[in-house]
Amino acid sequence: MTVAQVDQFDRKIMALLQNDGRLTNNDLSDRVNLSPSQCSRRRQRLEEEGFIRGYRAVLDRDRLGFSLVNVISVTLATHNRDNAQRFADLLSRLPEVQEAHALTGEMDYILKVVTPDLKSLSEFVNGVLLPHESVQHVKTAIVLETLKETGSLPL
Amino acid sequence: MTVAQVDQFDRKIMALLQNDGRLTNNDLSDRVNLSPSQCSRRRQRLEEEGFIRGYRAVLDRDRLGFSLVNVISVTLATHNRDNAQRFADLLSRLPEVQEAHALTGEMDYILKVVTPDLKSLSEFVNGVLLPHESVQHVKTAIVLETLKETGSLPL
DNA sequence: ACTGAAACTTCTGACGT
DNA sequence: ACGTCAGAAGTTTCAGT
Repeated sequence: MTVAQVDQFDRKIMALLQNDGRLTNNDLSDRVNLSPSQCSRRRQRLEEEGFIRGYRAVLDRDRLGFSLVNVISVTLATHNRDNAQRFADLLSRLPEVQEAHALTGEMDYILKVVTPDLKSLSEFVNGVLLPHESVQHVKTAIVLETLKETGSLPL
Repeated sequence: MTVAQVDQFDRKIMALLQNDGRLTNNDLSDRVNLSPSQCSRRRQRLEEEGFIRGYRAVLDRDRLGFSLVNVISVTLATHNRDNAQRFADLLSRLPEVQEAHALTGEMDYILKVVTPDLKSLSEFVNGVLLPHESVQHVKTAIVLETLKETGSLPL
């Protein structure tokens, strides 16, 4: 029901599109040994069935003024469902939050947050996150260097 | 030299392409109030000058068999430049590592790793990461739920 | 299931404003 | 700097194998 419905051609197509989402069906056809029309049909199917969830342009953070990346650990005030929902609602309204994961272990959540500078980071943490009713405690770490950052799956 | 060379039209175009990297210049033209050829030219410029770094298809992790996401904290064995380089080289060869950031604070690095199941996670941690000469200690946390995951910048 | 050709859409460079 | 237009390129549907 999941992995069985994609064959080696589909995997190859997805692997290529992961690296360059603007490849044309002609491009795919060259590298996959299938006609352009077949690549088109397969791509459409993969999109419709949700294996390909969408296409995104990747922008340069630094050059667009978001030089600071931060990893923020969050502990919630109480651990009931309502409070978790309030926290989820808060996150969905905060565009500087790029990722938010609920974790096993000591910390409840880990966030990846981008800001232009330390001032706006401080405003975000002390002005938005900490004051929120759902949040008890946060711990902020600044990213010194990003060694790797890819959304690619190891197909 | 960084942010001054993009105007409001450029920002709008990038914001739209962040959400849908396959938008045609005609699509952009409708939403940006500029002719298609103008959108094409601006896009080319943004690509050439590196504001747009590329385009990626976003695949469905779960449906492709990578159901486990993990956040792994790593402490290096020694903190000299050579050892950091050995660690960086290791990471670049590991496709299951989607992100790797060097941090301020207690932990040296934080990794985001995707695996199909607990068995392959264990193989990765105990068979690849821990045995490596550059690594002293790792702490693995499993992602229970991902609330948000976007590469989009808050333009 | 796949290919190839035909109809349609999109892209892009030349030109005029 | 921008829009218009026309030739080139890419996409997709459909008939044929």
